[in-house]
Amino acid sequence: MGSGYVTLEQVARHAGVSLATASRVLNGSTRHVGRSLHERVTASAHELGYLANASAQTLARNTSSLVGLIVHDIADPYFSSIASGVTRTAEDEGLVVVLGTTGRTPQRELELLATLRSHRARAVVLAGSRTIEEETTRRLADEITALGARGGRIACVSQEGLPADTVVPSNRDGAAELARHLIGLGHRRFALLAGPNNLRTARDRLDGFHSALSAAGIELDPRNVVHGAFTRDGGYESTRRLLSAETDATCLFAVNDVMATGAVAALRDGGLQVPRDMSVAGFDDIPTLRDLTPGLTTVRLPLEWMGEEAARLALDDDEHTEPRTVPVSGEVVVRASTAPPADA
Amino acid sequence: MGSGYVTLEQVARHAGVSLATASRVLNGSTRHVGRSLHERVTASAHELGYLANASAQTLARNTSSLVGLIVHDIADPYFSSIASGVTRTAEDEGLVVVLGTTGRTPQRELELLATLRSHRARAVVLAGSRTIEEETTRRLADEITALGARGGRIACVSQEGLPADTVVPSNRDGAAELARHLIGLGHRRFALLAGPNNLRTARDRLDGFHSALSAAGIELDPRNVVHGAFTRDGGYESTRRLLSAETDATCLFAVNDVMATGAVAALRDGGLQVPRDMSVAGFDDIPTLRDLTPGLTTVRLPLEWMGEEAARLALDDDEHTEPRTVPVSGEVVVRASTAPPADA
DNA sequence: CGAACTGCGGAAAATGTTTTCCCGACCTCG
DNA sequence: CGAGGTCGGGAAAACATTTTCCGCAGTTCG
Repeated sequence: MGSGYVTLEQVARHAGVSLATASRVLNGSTRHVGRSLHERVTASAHELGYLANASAQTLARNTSSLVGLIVHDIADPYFSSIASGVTRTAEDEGLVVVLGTTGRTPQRELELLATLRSHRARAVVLAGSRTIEEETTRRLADEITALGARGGRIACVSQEGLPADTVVPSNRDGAAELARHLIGLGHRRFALLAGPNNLRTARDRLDGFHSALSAAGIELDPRNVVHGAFTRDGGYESTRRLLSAETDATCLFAVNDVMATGAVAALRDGGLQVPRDMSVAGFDDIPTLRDLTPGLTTVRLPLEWMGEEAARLALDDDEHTEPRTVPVSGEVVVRASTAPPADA
Repeated sequence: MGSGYVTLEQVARHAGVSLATASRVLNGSTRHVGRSLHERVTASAHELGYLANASAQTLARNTSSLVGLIVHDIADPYFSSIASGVTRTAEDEGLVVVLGTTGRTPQRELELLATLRSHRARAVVLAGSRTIEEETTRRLADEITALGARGGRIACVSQEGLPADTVVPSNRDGAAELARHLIGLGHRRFALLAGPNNLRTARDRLDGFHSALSAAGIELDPRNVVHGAFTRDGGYESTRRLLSAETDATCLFAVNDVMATGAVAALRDGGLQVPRDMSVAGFDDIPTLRDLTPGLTTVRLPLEWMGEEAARLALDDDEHTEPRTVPVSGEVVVRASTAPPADA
């Protein structure tokens, strides 16, 4: 049947009760309704096939059941892992996730935030990694406070510095520890696939790696640091450039796993063997990439858990004046893509 | 300042015009508003920081800007590729995607559909693959007609048989063509990772493969057909079982790439080399898995495009009495994971 | 036995928009 | 100059709920 619109009023009339009573029965309320009326209402609702109008409820209650999730690219396994965690917590709470993708443009991120605000989203998880530009960060902070002025709460993954709760992976320390491991293997000449110049996550990992090198008294040849897109193809492309510049590096660190994947492909296409001719390491430990051959040495982040936790932060409505921070430590995972250098 | 709620009424009062005029200026309308008032309203709106309340608009217009997307598991690259396509079209149209995950339970799928209906979603893309059970299919069909009775349109990816537009990959033909290629390599004894018994996609691929074998006069040893989860670990597990049963197969077909990935890992852990000791083929050509070694022979589906197309079908509001079907052909991609059998 | 309280039901206001009427002003054409 | 038309503006109804307030009955307590 389902001929269209069954409203609460029709249900109330059919059951011979008032709108108020029907509302109290069918959607939660603090108040009790007598047994007989209660049954009459549920029976009518079922018979007519009543389904509450979510917009009307949102309007009347002035709070929705929507949780926003903003990522750069949902096809990127890094983000889809986080998304998986976010949806899990949200759905466990009976909420619905609205997904926005930025395509890595800060402008789009602001638009999405405004859209979510206009939908009265109860919470938002911002998983896109921030750029280092002042201007956009400032406008983002404005949007966030605007959203906070309504009931909406927001949580970020991976970027401190915004006025919001944040799940912060140890990009710096993880990369440093990875670097120490690689140094321990005997490597002294490193190449770095640094990703985009303005991405904070990329910068932090780079910094961490770099500082560990410095601490060990290792110089980094600037020609061995190459910037490019934060994607598989970006990694491939950057590695090609390294090779055509005849790099002297024995070990290559890509700031994330997907770039490292591209790097391995480029090395292979260039006739080099991993790890015999070049060791390769990444960051993230993307589940889908764990079956690569050789297995990628990387820094494991619990991505799904980070998504879950961010959603929890955003949903939990405790009072807290200061933005909270949940640190997440990365664990170095050693696999076959790294080995002592040939000349060691 | 964004101290909270700025309503259209406040804007109207601030600009000294009626609610109607303010509405016509700020949100589209067929009617024109005089130049001076127009400017006054936009100025006031900007000054006060007005942002329309989406629920109120949905309620008044009786149509929302939401597009539903239902998948089994957003962390699965198959679904995240499709999701990427869906979000792209939706966002191009200025719409917002709400994402629901079923965890592969049909019951949850129905719940999500009801939720989306209650939100007056303008369109829904159903990407989860259907089971073969009559009962759930029937109830799903009911939900779909209920949604259609409102303005909502729905489109499916991959499963014909529901009263909705569908993007249909050639699971059967693709698998058959793949089988013919493998037979051409000289294989005669095949093992099949069949996935879950009740999943239509899995069944169709299996059927296609099987029919090509039959056509070539090849018998399939039932002990070489093993069922398991539609996941990487399912593939791993199933392959272990094959190996411990001392399969005589020379070529293994997994009904999707993620299972094939698990299979390759299990073979390697079992001391077998791919393709020397066993050829392996999959289905889908998941982008993230293209860098596997050896490269996986598979059937390529344009997953992102399929998502885009499904969203287009669901959004396009032409009249059409019959459900439409968009066939998508898969292309066999030969890579290094398959080779002639050792005894050929 | 009356006053205060409690439990349950309904009327109606409130939520923030869109949209349908209606009305007045101006314009055009016969 | 008047009839008919268009154009721009506003009042108010509609949209589907929730929630506040009011009142009635029955109960309890002093």
